[in-house]
Amino acid sequence: MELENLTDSRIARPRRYEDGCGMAHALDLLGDRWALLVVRELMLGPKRFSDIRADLPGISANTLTQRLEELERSGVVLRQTLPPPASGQVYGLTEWGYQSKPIMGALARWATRSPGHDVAQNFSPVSLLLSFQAMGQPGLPKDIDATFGFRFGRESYVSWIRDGAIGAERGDASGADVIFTGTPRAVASAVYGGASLHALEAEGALKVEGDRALASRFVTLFPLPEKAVV
Amino acid sequence: MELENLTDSRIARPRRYEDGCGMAHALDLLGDRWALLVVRELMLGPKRFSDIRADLPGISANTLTQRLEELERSGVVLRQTLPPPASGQVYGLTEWGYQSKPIMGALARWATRSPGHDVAQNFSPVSLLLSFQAMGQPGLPKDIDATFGFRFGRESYVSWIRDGAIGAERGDASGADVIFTGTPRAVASAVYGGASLHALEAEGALKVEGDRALASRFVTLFPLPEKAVV
DNA sequence: CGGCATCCGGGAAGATACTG
DNA sequence: CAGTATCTTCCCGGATGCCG
Repeated sequence: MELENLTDSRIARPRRYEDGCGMAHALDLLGDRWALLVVRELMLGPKRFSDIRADLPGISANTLTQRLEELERSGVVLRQTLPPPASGQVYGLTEWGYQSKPIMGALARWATRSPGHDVAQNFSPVSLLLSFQAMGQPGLPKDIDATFGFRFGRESYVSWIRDGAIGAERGDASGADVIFTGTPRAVASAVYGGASLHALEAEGALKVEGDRALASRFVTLFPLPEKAVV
Repeated sequence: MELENLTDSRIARPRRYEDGCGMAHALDLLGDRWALLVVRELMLGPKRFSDIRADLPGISANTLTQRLEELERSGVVLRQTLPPPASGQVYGLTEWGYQSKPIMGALARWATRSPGHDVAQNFSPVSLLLSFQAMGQPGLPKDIDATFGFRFGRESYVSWIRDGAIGAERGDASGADVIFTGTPRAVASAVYGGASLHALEAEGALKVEGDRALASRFVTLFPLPEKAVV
């Protein structure tokens, strides 16, 4: 009796859309609630279950477990067991999963043109760094060659701009030409909301170290695309 | 009492993800079940309610109504009332909605690399034509300059290849250099499944008119990307 | 034909609590 | 820390019926 209700992880979930189109298959892979945001959180390197959960406010442990299982089964996510002493598990993207990055960037860029998009929301650390890469398309000034560090609570990230392109990864912020310390939201309010760095520092929302002129220029590098006229 | 449960269409649906990231907003716009496929169906020109529904087997009238409402409210879809004698309404994409096309193409291309993707499924007429545009990226042979007509039941489409690029729209197939008549699935089995045109014609699944050599070449132009190794 | 309103059943998501 | 168990709620799909 109970066996009929058994959901066996070895049995692939049935297709949701009977459709050979690649877009429909993309929805089978990433169309579940939260799935795309889980992938986003792994885009700058593997993370632990709790860290993903912490950066995705609103997701339940239950749902995150399920999404990670499905993404692993479909070959987008890879579960890795860390060697001691840092024992535990982390989830990362497969090579193929990682290749969705520019597409997601383009999608994000498209969506910011929505009249309903409000940039004064929360950003996760990863989503902020990714947004720089998305909004830095198609080109940044070629005369910049510098590194930028970000310290958000326990997580820290480094981004570099060179030859008109921008990269980013999780890592040590020390030694960067500019270091921002605060919340992703505070940085976003400077970059996207036009808030002044001085004001943010005055109210204690942000700390800026290093080359201040470079910092002031950094926040102007990522103009949002124009809103769509509807 | 009942008023508390009233869902007023004038009140915007609350954000589902409290997240300023563009990708999260994209999910607010297109993340609902079927939403992306509805947009896909409009990508080659406006369609009527029933025609959308007919090409999305499995969607309920109820859900389609709701998706169209939401997409219209968010500025992706535009509802137009046709003048007599063709009275009735059609749904089309806004300029901004239409601009998601290359992104969706890239997403579809990415998804076909999935080990779980099976091309031997149903295609809607629109999804087939769009798949040609997606798989024809980044380039087609520059020595082709021709038009291709497709007749799928009542709907017919025209596609043209020139200067290494491919375009498509709903329209009259007459006068094209090659005309395919049959089901989208039959054409897909030739283009993506390696089925021979002769065999398909022999079993009555497809009719090919016009330049047969060109038709034979056409079906080789859209190789699927390699499967991802996982 | 082109929808919209309503009720029903199933399943996925959320909240909370609990376990190794 | 990394999940599981349970309960509740909400969304989706199917069917039906109404209306212009």
